Amino acid sequence: MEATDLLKKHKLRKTATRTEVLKEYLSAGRALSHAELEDKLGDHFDRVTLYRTLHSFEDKGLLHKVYDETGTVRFSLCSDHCDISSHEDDHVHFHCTKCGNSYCLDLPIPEMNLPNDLMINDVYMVANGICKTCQRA
Amino acid sequence: MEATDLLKKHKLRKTATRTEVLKEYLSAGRALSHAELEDKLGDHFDRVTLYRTLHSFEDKGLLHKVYDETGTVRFSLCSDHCDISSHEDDHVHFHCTKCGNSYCLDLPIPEMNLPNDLMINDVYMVANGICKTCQRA
DNA sequence: ATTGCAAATGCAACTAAATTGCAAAAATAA
DNA sequence: TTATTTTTGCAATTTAGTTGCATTTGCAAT
Repeated sequence: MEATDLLKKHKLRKTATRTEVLKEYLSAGRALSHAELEDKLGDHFDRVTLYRTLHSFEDKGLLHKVYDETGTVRFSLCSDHCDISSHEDDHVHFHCTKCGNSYCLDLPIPEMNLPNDLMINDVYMVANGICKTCQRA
Repeated sequence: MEATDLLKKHKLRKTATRTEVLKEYLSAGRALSHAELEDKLGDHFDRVTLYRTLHSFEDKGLLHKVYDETGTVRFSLCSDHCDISSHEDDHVHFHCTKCGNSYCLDLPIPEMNLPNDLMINDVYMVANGICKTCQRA
């Protein structure tokens, strides 16, 4: 789906920042942090606006968080059926410890039995290793 | 095991900071961040020293990282068989999204088939939910 | 016990990451 | 076209983490 349509679908006003940010995520193929977004977009947008854009995209179900051992929080496009009421990003992530990039894998999180005195909402899973590109280098 | 013995076992010099920090982890029963450690220990130790203590503890296999969607990096005691050459903290973690506390669960990470073009070193897993204490509150 | 040396600490300064409040500007609905 | 609400940009602030260096300390060798 295109940037404009995605914004409309999630009831977000169409602004220059949002459109551009969304385009970056649509073409990135990997998770992007606030800092990486700033790099890609140059000085055209305010730092704070970018933070707020990411947060509203997450709230509305366009992006989901992708995090790793470095403490860097990145975001990645959600699947079609995420919205403001629920995120369903139940796939495994991959984090390359060499280049730092993170990717969503098309792989469901395995079932498991968790203690039933804990109210579990979702499970996050990330495999750490070396990506194809870094293996060659 | 006691703090002093743990330091010796991992070939770390015994200092006041290290002993006290280790005691906190031994009694905490949960993962602690740098900031939480500062709170617990008061002004007796230097901020920078605490950062360096945490890093050397991780290097030597006394502590392992525990991270979550907030980007806060915490640490938790390793099992006995971790050392400088390998961490084997292959258990599931729990993160309470209300109080922010994180815990190690005594639950192995389920097996799964990962793409074989990726060189996987370890898998990290965290269940997000509401802890017992917060459920009551 | 004393000494020598490597390792650890404390401090100051710095870099980076993230948030807040507010006034101005822009997007949508009426 | 206007009114209303949302978003933006800016300045300031807070929080987190790092670096370099001089001083101190732990510990092993003597």
